[in-house]
Amino acid sequence: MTNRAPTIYDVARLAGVAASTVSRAFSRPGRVATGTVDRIKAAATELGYRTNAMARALPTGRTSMIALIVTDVTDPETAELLRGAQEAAGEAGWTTVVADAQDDGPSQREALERALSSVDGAVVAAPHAPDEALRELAAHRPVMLLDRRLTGLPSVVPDIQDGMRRTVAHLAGLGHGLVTYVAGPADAWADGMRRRALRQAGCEFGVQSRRIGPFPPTVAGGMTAAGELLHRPTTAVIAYDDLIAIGLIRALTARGIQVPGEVSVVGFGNVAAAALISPGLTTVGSPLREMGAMGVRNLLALLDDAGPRPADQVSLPTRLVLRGSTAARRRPFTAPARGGTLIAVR
Amino acid sequence: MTNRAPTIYDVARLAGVAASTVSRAFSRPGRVATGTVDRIKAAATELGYRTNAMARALPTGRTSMIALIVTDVTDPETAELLRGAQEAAGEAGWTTVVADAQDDGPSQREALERALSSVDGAVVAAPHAPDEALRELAAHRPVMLLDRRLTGLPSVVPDIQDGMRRTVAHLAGLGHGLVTYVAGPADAWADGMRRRALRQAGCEFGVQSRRIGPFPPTVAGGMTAAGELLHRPTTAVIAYDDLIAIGLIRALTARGIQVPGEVSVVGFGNVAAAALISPGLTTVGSPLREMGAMGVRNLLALLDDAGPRPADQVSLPTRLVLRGSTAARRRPFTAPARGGTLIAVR
DNA sequence: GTGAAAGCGCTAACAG
DNA sequence: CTGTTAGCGCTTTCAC
Repeated sequence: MTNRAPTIYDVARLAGVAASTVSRAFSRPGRVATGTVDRIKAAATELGYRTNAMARALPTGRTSMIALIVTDVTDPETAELLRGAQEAAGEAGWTTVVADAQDDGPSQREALERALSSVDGAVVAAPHAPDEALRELAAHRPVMLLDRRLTGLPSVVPDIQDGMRRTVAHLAGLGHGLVTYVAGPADAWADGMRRRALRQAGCEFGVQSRRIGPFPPTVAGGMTAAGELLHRPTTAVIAYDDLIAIGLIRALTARGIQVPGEVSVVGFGNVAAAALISPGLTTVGSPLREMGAMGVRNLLALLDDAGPRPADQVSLPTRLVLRGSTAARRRPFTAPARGGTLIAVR
Repeated sequence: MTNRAPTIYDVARLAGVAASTVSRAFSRPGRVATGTVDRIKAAATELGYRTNAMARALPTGRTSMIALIVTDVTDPETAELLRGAQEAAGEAGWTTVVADAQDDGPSQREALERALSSVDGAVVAAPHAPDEALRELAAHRPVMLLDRRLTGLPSVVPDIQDGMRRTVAHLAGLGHGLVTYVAGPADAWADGMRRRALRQAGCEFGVQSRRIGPFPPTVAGGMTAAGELLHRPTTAVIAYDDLIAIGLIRALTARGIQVPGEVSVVGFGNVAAAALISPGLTTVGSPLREMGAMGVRNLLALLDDAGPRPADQVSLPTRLVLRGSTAARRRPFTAPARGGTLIAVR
């Protein structure tokens, strides 16, 4: 379309210096006299010079790109993580390559490898990818896990334990002595965490629990779960995530079972839809955006050999968001007792 | 972490050929004897050779990456477009760089330029970016517009006209003679299209319309709109998009106004949430995924100088998805008359 | 059909 | 502080 793009040589000629000086002026301005830098920048803007990322990548081996590897761009939690990650990357001057690793078909697999091959590091939000795949990834370049822990790899996760503890306290306060946990994918780290945390909190607050599932972490999954729940009903259920919770509420309501009148439902994630359905979904909110951003920031810190080592395992606070889907056990409906430290609705 | 990655020279040595032959074997296998190709491929896999995208990009000037420029990754319509685009790109062997051009701050602007600088073309989903910005983009590299038309640039859009026509027919059939259009961003191409299509369809079916707005295309925007709607109520409203429609329903319902009992609401987009709220949202569904995919495919066709020119302006069919938010004018509530060609619920 | 050689635009020693 | 000189890994004429 346009002519050849200007190179450092063009800038050098115009500024009356050597190409290497132009290079330095851009990559490590400290090493060049300020006057020279000014002259070079002036020449550069006059020519409309833009540094060629590919050409720079060749000798340095660094691309200033990071991959954002996700298993489903359309998942609302993933979308929020992505947003946070992208913002943080942009601010730091890095470009993000998004690779959707959803189906594990050969073409997708290739796409992933290709994307990965030109990237300095990767932030990975793959809730139920096999550990092996992640380790394999991390063998070749720095990797930061989001919403999942794996020994040996750095990660950013929400404080599930605390969120679950508040949830159980909330439910116990409403008189529920037995809750069903509707499990998500069995291979998801977060699922294991929730189970463990529930057992623990149940112990602390004298709440029994049982479990059904696993179910896919989707609205459809939740609707399926509802059927199973009806075999052994409880007055309260905690779902693996908001989507399952929403599906549960839909299916339950469709069968004439009242939420929260007959059963209280709690989700995890606090995605936008949780506030839109009726009743509103009580849920353990994760700071998704912040998790994405922190993941990127820590990855970049990892890539910066000069800077300080970032924290290896970071855990971000969650909050219990109270909405209409939880209420006291048995009818008649009673307004939920809202705990002091809990943050109500949004 | 690992040793130096193998290069074509390593492969060449092992295969007993020149590096240039290895290069050819990968980039234009037709030009090399099949036996040689086999030998080279074997050597390559033995060494674990992977072609270095950056090194290839330097002499060719092509990166095999396309940018997906969006104004909001967390917007559900955008997410679906992205998903489709990514799938199509992956299948075709291309890598996608996602650039979020949301706020127009300097750092974001830089991030965009950086992302753009190493890309062969761009698919743009920026509903209300200024025309100028898009033209500027397109001046430097091939660009494909999604969900928006601009003369001179190729695009993929939904058939708004037809969708609106069906909507108005539906509403007219339910006895609504006057509808309010709740406008989205004034600078959005889609907004203008909807207004025009509404006027036209209104004419055809004898339905009057008026307009309020503009409002931001969000749930909050819809809630604001509800306030304004109440000043001059109508029994039917068509919203710029699903998010506004959802906000409307929320706010209306909160004020004790029944949807669809007192007012019917129609959205545009058919995002997942449209099926989750109650009542379900009647909406003009766009094939978002397919639009994203088609945008990428056409862009790639554009980039392929050899292949045939792709269609310049493509328009994809929409469908009217009937759910609970529309009903006959006046109470008592009557089940909506479902038209033959219309596709019901999903 | 294959090899030799000259870059693509930038960075990184190494001198000065 | 700045210029000179090699490459980074791959593609691409141009000969053979």
